[in-house]
Amino acid sequence: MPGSTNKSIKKRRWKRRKDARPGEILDAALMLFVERGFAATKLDDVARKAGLSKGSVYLYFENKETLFRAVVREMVLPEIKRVEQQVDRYRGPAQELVRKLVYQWWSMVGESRLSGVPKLLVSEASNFPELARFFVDQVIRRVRRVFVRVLQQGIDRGEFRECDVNHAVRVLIAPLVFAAIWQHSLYPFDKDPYDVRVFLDTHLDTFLNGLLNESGQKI
Amino acid sequence: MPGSTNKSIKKRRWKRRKDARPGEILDAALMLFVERGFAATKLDDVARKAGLSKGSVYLYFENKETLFRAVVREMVLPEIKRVEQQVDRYRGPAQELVRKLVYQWWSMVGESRLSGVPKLLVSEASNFPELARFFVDQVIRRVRRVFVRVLQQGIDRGEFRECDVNHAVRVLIAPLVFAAIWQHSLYPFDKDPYDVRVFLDTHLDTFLNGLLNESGQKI
Amino acid sequence: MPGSTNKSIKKRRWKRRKDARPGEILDAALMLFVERGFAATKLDDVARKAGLSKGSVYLYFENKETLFRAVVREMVLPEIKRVEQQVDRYRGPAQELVRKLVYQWWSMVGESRLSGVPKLLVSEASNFPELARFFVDQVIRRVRRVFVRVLQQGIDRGEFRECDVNHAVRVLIAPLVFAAIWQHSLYPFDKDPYDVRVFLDTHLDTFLNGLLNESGQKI
Amino acid sequence: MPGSTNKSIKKRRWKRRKDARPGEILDAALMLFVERGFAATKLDDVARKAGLSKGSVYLYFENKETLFRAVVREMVLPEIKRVEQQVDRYRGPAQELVRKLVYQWWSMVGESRLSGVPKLLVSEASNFPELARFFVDQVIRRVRRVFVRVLQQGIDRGEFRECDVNHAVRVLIAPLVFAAIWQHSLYPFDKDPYDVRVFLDTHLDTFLNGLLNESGQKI
DNA sequence: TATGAATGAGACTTCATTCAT
DNA sequence: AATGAATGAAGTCTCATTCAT
Repeated sequence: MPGSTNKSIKKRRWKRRKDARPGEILDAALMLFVERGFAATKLDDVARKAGLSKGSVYLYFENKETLFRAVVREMVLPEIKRVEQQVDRYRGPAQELVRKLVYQWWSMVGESRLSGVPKLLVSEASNFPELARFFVDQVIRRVRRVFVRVLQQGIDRGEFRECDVNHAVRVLIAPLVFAAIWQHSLYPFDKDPYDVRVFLDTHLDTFLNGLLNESGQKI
Repeated sequence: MPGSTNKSIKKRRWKRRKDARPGEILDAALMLFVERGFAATKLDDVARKAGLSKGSVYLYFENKETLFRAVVREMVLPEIKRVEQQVDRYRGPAQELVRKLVYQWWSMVGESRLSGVPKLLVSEASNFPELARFFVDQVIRRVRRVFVRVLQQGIDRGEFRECDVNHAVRVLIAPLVFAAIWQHSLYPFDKDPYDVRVFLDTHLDTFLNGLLNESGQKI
Repeated sequence: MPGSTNKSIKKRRWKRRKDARPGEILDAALMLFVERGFAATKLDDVARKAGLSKGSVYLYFENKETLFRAVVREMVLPEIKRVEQQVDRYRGPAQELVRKLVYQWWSMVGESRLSGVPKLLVSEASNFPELARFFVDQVIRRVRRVFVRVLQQGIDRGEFRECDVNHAVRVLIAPLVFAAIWQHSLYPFDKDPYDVRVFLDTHLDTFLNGLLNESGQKI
Repeated sequence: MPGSTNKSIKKRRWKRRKDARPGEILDAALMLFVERGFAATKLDDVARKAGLSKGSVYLYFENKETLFRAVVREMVLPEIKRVEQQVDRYRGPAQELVRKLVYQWWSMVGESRLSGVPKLLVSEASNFPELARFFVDQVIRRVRRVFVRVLQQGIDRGEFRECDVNHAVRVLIAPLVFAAIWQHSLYPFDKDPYDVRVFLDTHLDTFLNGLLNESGQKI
């Protein structure tokens, strides 16, 4: 029977790294929750992926739901704050600024482990309403506010034409979020050529170009 | 024990045609799968929502997975064909055509019960890879092809400027899919004002405007 | 491997006796809870003893605690009412009445499956405070009241001497309850000769004799 | 994570003598076992109550069962011997002696921490048969023997009337044991007035009075 | 066909026990 | 001697699936 003789090979059972654990568990949990969803993720798998045993997860998190909420809250909040700080420093022409914000958002979110969070929350929104609310309020709407400010500046300066800023910002952001969701869901099954950078560039080109004032010069 | 004597009071059950059943089950299943995801949806709830008993579902579908696949395939395919047929008939300026296609797509998909499917597939992609493949191939890529044709026409006619059509079409479509996903996930938790129509209009305005040739006249 | 070939011998899996089930489960549960206590009783054992499978218990009882409470409440209440009714009919000399009540109580409780309940409640009192309260109020104190009435009659008639009736009734009842507890706990381990009837007789003899008025004639 | 920095604030731990530990553990265990039963008592709670950590319990006791047996054996035996010694010294009229024995038993058992043991053994008898046997043999039957001797003396002297001494002694003891069990189980839930002393007095009064010879003078 | 009682595999969770520190 | 992080066996509970009626 396989697995009967590896007793001696087994790595030490006790690692005693209490402070490192929670983070490792959160990481493992995030990956699996994103990939499979809450219900389809077994705590056993999370544990194994985090390098410990089933029962140990309960030393750090009360139960599966608590772990799930922690994954969302504790992974997201610190990052979103980091992003906001960066953003506040920027100055310059609105077009330029939008481009930079988008690129930066992508490099901080789209290419980090956080990229899975949008998919996760979209999937579990109705199963975890209070998390959905948290995410919309603390992430989506905050990101919107940042971009709204920039768009409004552009309009005020005469760079952009008048428009419904609230919906324009949604149009601006939608492809960002979509790209993150896509990455973690259907991208692997898509045979058409795709490059996120080109996608974002194309989006920025058309969006910014389309928003320019009549007399506005292209960038 | 409860439920022993209220049999006669129960709303009459036998008015339905037998062959209508699978459709009703698919409808009920679609709604619940979209709302809760595959794993979190109980077959019992599907049955109750469809107006029959748990065991009866097995008269029509081999098991839960089969039902899930049927939901996706049998709800999606007929509709996608309908959309394609409509689309092939259109003729006229590319700008006009794009607008009409988008509006039509939204009225046929975004406002129908199909609108939940994108969210469903995004959520379950990695749990049902072959369904994901099916959806990407049979829906996403076909929709893309339709729009690619139109965009290319616009470029050939000199309406639109040269660009990477493959990515442009993704930029064009992304907000559509995003709107559908949003509707079924985080929309209920968003306190900012939002109107899909305005969203799509804004998207079309900026996108088309941004794609116009230097000399291109606005529409 | 044992147990691999008995598949064909297996009794029919579906018995469909929904209305008989709850009672059978309560019976099985009572026996095991009395014998082992709440925590040490496995639902699996209860199920097997009741002749069904683990999961089926949950068709009738929400969970283990609910089952436990049901065992106590639904087994005890009907019986205690039956006892009270019987008691109210008696008339005659107090001595006689006490004897008859004790004998009757024993034959209705001590020799029935209810005999285990006192042990059960003594054991689980602090784990199920509200059940303990229920039992004390609905059983113990009601039994006390019956006997208090009789003792008081005896005193009023001059049969018994004056005494603290409240404590006298406890002295009268204690050996009854004790006998029931004993039966289900240490009796099997006691090598000294013991006969409940003789025990009760001896108790009645000394107790009644000890309670007689100076001039009271023995019975 | 909680509990990482409050190490220094924790109440000083090292003031206790090493050899006092087992006794403290036994005390803590006794209290919890009596209150909750064996299965429902967590070793962690015992440890905390004894002022040490979970793992340390295993330095003194092989496992939970061993601890349980130790609680019963090592708490009970020394006490029971002490009682027996006291008893052997008494001389005088049987009535007097019975009274004194009962009072003494109560003050040595009923009012000590040992008072919980009868409840404990009644509850766990069938889960720990050999402990039950031990308790019956080493405690119950020894106590019986003491009282049997006294009752027999009383009969031989003509104080008491002839009777089945074996059952009489059970009648004499039952309320004692019952009082101890009651104290640790249903007493807290009983709203009727109750005083153990009065209870025991009433018992002694009726019992002794009931046992007197025809010509026997009351005490 | 339709039902829903019955089943049992499988997931979550607890806690006695171990052992590196 | 003491700790408490780590383990995993075992128990509770859920729910997809079966099948007698």
